[in-house]
Amino acid sequence: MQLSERKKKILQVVIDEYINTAMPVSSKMIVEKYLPTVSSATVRHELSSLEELGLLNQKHTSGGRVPTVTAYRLYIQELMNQYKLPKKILLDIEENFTKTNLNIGNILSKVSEVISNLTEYTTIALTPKKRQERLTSVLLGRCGERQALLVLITQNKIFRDKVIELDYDMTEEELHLAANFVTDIIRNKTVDEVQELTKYTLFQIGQYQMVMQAVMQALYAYLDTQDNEVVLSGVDKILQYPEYEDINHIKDFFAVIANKQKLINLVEDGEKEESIQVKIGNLDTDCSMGQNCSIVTASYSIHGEQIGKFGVIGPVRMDYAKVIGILENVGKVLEQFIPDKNK
Amino acid sequence: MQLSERKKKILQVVIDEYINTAMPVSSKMIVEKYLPTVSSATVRHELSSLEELGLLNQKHTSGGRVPTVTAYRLYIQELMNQYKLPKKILLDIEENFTKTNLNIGNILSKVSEVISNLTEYTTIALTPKKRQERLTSVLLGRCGERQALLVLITQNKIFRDKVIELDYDMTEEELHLAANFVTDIIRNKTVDEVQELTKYTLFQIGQYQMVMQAVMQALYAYLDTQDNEVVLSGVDKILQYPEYEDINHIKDFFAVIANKQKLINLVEDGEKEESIQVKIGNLDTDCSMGQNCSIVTASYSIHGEQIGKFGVIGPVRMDYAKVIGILENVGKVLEQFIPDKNK
DNA sequence: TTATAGCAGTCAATAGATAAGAGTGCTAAC
DNA sequence: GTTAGCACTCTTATCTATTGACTGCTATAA
Repeated sequence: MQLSERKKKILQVVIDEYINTAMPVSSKMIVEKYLPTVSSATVRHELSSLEELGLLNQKHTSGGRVPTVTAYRLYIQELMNQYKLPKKILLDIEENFTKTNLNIGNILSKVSEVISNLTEYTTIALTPKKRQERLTSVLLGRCGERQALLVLITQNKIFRDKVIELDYDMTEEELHLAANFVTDIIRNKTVDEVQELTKYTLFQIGQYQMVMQAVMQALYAYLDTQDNEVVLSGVDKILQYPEYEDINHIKDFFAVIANKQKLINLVEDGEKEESIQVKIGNLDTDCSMGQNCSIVTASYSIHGEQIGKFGVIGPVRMDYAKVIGILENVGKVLEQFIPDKNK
Repeated sequence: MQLSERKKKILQVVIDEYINTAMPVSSKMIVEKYLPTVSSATVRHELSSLEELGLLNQKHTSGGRVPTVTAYRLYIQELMNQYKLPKKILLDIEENFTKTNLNIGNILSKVSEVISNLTEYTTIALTPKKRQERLTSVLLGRCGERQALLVLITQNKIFRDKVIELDYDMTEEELHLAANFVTDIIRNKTVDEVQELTKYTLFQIGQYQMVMQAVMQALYAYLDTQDNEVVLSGVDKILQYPEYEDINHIKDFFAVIANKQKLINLVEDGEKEESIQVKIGNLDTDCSMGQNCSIVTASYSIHGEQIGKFGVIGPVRMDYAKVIGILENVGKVLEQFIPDKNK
């Protein structure tokens, strides 16, 4: 779609203005604030031709113009101004991370909190897919008669614990030896590799055979569960936007927020390669919240391994320039900050 | 305060009715639905004398009556009918727990989810105070250069993990020996006892001295942090109640919900001994949300150890009978369910 | 005394009417 | 291609009148 420079300028102004005010934009306002060299009638002509192109909408004849989804896409591709994150804020982010323990859960909640506070939108954080995790070791501890606690440690410092039932009552020392045995097998492998390996290999493990089986079973069972961890930050942020003065919109929004699976779908959805991805409106056909919302997702990877996925949810007229800018910058800070796993 | 039987009956009817409908209760409605033997004028007399006693309120002359906070207190003490939890639901709860891993985080989120779904109110869950836990053993696993994962196992089979920083890079075998050493010291002791013990004892530990120090330090540091875990369930539940049709009330509510510290204060607050505690209105003087809310908290303990604290938040006219009944029953199921630590 | 019937008074909620205001589209002229 | 001017549309706010739901009071009956 080729637009004259003036049309582009006007479209940009309409979108910027609408993002700021949430009010339909009138020709008069455009002239007064941004294009004092032409008359409002001229702008009106341009506006109506932008409307014919499917880039603007009018709710009613006497209302101003509102951008369409197509217009937002164009805006993101080529119209919007780049958002400059103040140096001071970058430093704040780094400091914020410095104080945090590098446990994956902490990272997720800290990062999503930072993103939510900077963007002023609700933010979702998702743990990475388990199958991509590379395992480091296994711990086993006795915690009752014929019961043991199984802890998996991965290279990204993600920990999982699970109580497993044992075929006979093992001492702590036996459990420790069993854990060592399993650790030797799984170390530095991805889950898929372990699964592949154990499928075709018969282990000569004598006395630990049963434990090994129990551990492996627990491992598989754990991997099969789809229990992604979901962290939410700034759930109240959405309420400051005038689109959410309507209680039904609020209800729709929180119906999604309270539903873990829906949240996961929202962020996990488009499995494209880009690290930052924008979905505008129509997120979810079976709930009306999707109609009024956009989501910008960022997938942060360090040394080739995904450490989490983040989604910023806001009204369709959200400040895309700002959100994208912040997501990019937080990603960079994070990458600098997390040390190389191989050392 | 001595009330005639009829006054009690009328007060109970007003409160029951108001809890159900959220609408001011009129004399006519009382007569038609509950007291067909007397006339509405008689009931009006009774109502106005209950009002003089400070148990009822009128918003305007031509509106019906609404209970005061004092009335709710009286209602809870002696007027309300006991809530009968259907057998089927009890079985559902048990089944729900059966499928759950006994990790503390899982317990918290599962229980608060169950409570929220049964009560239809938003529920907060708080991790127990760490100092009350009785410890069983410690596991240590290497998870990076000079970093180890510390897992504490308590007698209630509640697990906690934490990454600790080490003074020098230890092998897994060294960590294991260190863990054994620490386990010997802490086994069967409460946290306070451990602290007391290590304060006055000089350990002859040779090569593990440094590790021991690191682990103990990490243990103390961890115990000293006030990072209660907070789990929320059913945040959207509040939206179904007509008191929350006003957007400002919604905003107030979610301002609290989004603030971890405020949530903790809300549930942790009254440190009385009772296992179930009711606070009606005026929860928090510095936010208006408190004016419109009540909270019922339950502190669940098993074998003398607190496993968590739960708070059900709802409008002041919440269904106290139901909420209290559910909290009691869930507590019982939980107690039956978690096995005796001493076996 | 205690309960009741009847009536006047109060207040909120609703609907309809009117006016004001913000914007557009169109047309004729520059 | 641009502009001024004007008629038209549609929303929003404000006011008024009406309805309806209660209560409080009083006189009367049991």
